[in-house]
Amino acid sequence: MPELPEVETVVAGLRSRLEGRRVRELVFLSPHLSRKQSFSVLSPEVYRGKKIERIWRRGKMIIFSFSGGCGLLIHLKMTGQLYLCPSEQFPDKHTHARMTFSGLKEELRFRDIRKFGFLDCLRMPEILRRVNSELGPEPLALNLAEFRDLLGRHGRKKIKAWLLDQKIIAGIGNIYSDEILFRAGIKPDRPAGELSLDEVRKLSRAMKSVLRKAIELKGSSISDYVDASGEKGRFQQKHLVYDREGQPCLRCRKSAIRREKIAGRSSFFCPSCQR
DNA sequence: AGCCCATCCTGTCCGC
DNA sequence: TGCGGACAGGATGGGC
Repeated sequence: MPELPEVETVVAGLRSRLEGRRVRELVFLSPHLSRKQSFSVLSPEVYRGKKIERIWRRGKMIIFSFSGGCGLLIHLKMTGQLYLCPSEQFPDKHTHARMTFSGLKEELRFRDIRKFGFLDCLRMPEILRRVNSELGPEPLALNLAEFRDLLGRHGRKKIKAWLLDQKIIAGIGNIYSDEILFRAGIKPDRPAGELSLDEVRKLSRAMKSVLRKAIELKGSSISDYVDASGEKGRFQQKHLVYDREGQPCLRCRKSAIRREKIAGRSSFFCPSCQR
């Protein structure tokens, strides 16, 4: 669910409601969020009375910084949700953490059906170290020369796997990689380093326009994605290939959309329009 | 270096 | 209506 545009939408909603707020308390409802990936070192007690200074996004990661130097590092993975809801609403069994605030009747909930996501309590330097070592550059901040250079540096990788690799470029997931490659007219299994200059240009443009448009439409709601205030996105109405196996291509109106496993993920493409 | 696969979880959907 | 298997927006680690 949550790729760069969805995470951006969630963060924008949280920022406007929560920046400057003082924490009343942070409570974990599940003993473990994710056995493998959680690396919390701080006790939830540390956050009591601290002020939220800033909330932002890096790739698909969400970062909260608080007064006193502590922070939260959050990843929604496949089914994670981060949203504000009335405190009196009873949390269900998939709600793993809640944070309440002084002078606010709503509280922040972290909910994740599959428990792949994490919400780690860490000091800011540790968060920044992790984010910078684990993530490549932001796709919307790359110019053409940098983008081209980056393609060349991992040139043997299939372009689909390249786009999905967070260490190379941060924030693109399975839906947007397919939508980007379709609009660029490039087959997902092409080696990244073998694209012509014209294709590199098309790919760069498609990447930015798809991400920007998706942010503008507040993300894609495939099954149950909702933003910080429970609103659905509308970019799913603009999907041209994702989950359209067997249906006619919306560009050539002739070929059927194909589905193949590439980079370990279902990949949708038009065999005529993408070369 | 890069690919495929299994794995962490729970829920849903589809075919029999 | 039940049951088993495949699959799902992510990411990692092992083996080849």
